[in-house]
Amino acid sequence: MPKTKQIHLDEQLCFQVYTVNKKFNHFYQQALKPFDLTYPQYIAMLTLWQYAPLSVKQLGEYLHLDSGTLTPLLKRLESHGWITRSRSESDERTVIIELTEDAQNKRDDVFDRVNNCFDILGLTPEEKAACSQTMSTIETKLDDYNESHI
Amino acid sequence: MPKTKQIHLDEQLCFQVYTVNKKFNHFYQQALKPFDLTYPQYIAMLTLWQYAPLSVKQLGEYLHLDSGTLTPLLKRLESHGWITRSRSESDERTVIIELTEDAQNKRDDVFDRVNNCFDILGLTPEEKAACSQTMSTIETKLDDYNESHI
DNA sequence: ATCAAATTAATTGTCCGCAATTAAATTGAC
DNA sequence: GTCAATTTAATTGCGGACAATTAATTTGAT
Repeated sequence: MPKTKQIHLDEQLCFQVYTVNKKFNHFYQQALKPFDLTYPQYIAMLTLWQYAPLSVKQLGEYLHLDSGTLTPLLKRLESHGWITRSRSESDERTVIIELTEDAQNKRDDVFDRVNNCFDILGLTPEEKAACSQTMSTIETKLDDYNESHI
Repeated sequence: MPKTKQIHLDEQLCFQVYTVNKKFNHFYQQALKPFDLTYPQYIAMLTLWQYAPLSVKQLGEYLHLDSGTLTPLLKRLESHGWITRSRSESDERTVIIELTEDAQNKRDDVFDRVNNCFDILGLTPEEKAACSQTMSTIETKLDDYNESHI
């Protein structure tokens, strides 16, 4: 009875993605330190800068996050003066997230800071495109698989 | 004064990696459900199957995790009968992690289960290689950047 | 108009990830 | 041998991520 061949961690896609994700996190945490934003808070703000006002549900659809994650995160953003939270008048169930004037004003500063940092990384457009391509292939396959195994 | 161009979340590498990481997590969580292992517990076990016995520090170097993460995770693995934790006799500071006989015996079952699930994903060897390549490029650049900005 | 089904956030509980601190043991310069 | 510096885990505190549950509201079939 032959032993199943060892799975080597450092050859696993999942582990590379897991590792790169943590390092991206650290990278953005540094870049965003002047604004006192975490990475998840930053991607929430990115979405809001583009689409606000949004309900919690709509924001969650963009970010693939549920209210269990977003509610406390948004309360933190509110307490730091980035957003406001209010119940919709037409549907009391939904909470509307809007940007404060302060957040509007800080938009360009945040964008410049992040873009500058990212440029320093020195990824070529080809490398960026290649990564984007493979990531979306994998995302699709994971979606397909996860859906077929509900 | 022209506004800085909007950063679109869905075009950001970091967000793709962040999203794929979460989906991988979900994928493995499902695959590993029969063994009651989380993904981080699984990668710890992978490393231990390959290299045990290991100190917490050594394990952390393989996984890029510190004792703040590993100590509670290892206590959970211990309480579920996967590993034992004991102080080294030669150096009382270090904790040695060893596999239980039960964990040794389950190795092949876990490997088979994970390999089968992963095969169902249907990534071609080319896709796997491409992803691996881009991930390691990005990892290197992030390392370089993060090191130069200590 | 009524009420069951659905939708939407919030809450709870568990696990991860990491920075910062603490505690204990070891090492090495003297 | 002594003691400061180093090393190693553990602890604490905070912020995610998510499953499961709860509470409130709305919708829609009747």
